[in-house]
Amino acid sequence: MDDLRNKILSNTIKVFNKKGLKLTMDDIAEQMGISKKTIYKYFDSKEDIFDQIVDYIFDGIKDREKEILSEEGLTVEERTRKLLSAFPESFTAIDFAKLGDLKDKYPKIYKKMTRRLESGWEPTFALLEQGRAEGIYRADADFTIFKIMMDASIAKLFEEDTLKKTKIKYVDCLNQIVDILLQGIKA
Amino acid sequence: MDDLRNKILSNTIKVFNKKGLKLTMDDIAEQMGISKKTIYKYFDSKEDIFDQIVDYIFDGIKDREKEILSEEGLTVEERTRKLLSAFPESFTAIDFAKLGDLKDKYPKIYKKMTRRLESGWEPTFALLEQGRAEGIYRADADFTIFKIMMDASIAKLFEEDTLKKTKIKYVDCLNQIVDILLQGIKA
DNA sequence: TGGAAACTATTTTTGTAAAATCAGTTTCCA
DNA sequence: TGGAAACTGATTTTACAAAAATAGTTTCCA
Repeated sequence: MDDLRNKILSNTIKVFNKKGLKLTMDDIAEQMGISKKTIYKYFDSKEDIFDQIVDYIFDGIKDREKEILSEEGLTVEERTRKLLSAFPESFTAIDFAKLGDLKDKYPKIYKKMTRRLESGWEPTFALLEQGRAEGIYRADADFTIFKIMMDASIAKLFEEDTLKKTKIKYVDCLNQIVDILLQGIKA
Repeated sequence: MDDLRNKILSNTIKVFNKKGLKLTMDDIAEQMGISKKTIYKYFDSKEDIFDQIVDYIFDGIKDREKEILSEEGLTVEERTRKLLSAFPESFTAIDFAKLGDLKDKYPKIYKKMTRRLESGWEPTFALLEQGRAEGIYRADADFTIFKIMMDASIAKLFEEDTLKKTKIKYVDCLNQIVDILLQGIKA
């Protein structure tokens, strides 16, 4: 069953959100009620699991992106809005704050993740440029700064205490952020 | 000379930007070409210096704020724009990234700083609310989220590598950010 | 086939004692 | 008055060995 492979990945994410990177193979096995032997049937090593989790998450985002890009009857602005939300929505499942340790412990995986984080912006940039060409977005808007603002705001939103202070639901915050940013670059 | 007190403060900031919180009293003395004896004439302890640096910086911001608020012939939007820029401009002098360690080493000073960071937003909030009352800013805009976005974007801008990637000057980035955010909440 | 549990080699953590650093003081001197 | 330098007690860093944890393998058994 290839289904089990995905179960292991999603369960590892679950354990990761509790214990961070210092989760053990025994933790995963215990959480799932299976033995380590079974895990090693599907994965070469602990690092291999993390490596595939990155693909697991980003492939999901890419699918969602394709869906949005092929959706018909959307204005450029509506499409941009959906695209901007797709990424942060996929990341509600994983504890962003615990991801920092990756840099030291698994530099290879960290690089892979940052690479995919960067390349994930390309369809959005393309859409923004298209909007600019159509006169929807300001000619003097710097999309690099737009990206910095979006990234930084979302990361801040993922910090534990930030959301608690506002008492607003995550999706509402996200919508408001996308709202302000998109209106901010409109012509 | 009370002038020397301020010199010590500004020089400590200079040394801090090089060595971070682990700067020593000897470092400061050496940097200034004076002896520790002289430093201890003006300050009780190392912590005392840091404590007074916080006031030194934030009092400067407060002065600038008063200046902006008493300036005549400005629209609410122009005034808001200036107010939003006043704070990040004052912080170009100090290395934001190195400030994180404060939390563990000098929790009292850290609290003082976060308290002043929070209260520093009050005049801006007042102005935003005024603008909303006058119909300049959107009725459905959440200024708490506006603050989160501003704080996060500026903090990101202070990160070493962020600015290098864009090749744009700090003040230009700052202006663009304020630009996007202000237009983003306009009615 | 796959769970339970034992096993090993490696990595991580812990405890600690020696060495180094440093805040704050004191002495001397110009 | 204030610099140079020495001094002290406390804190921080370093080094390293002992102990614990863990990745990955193997054995046994249902």
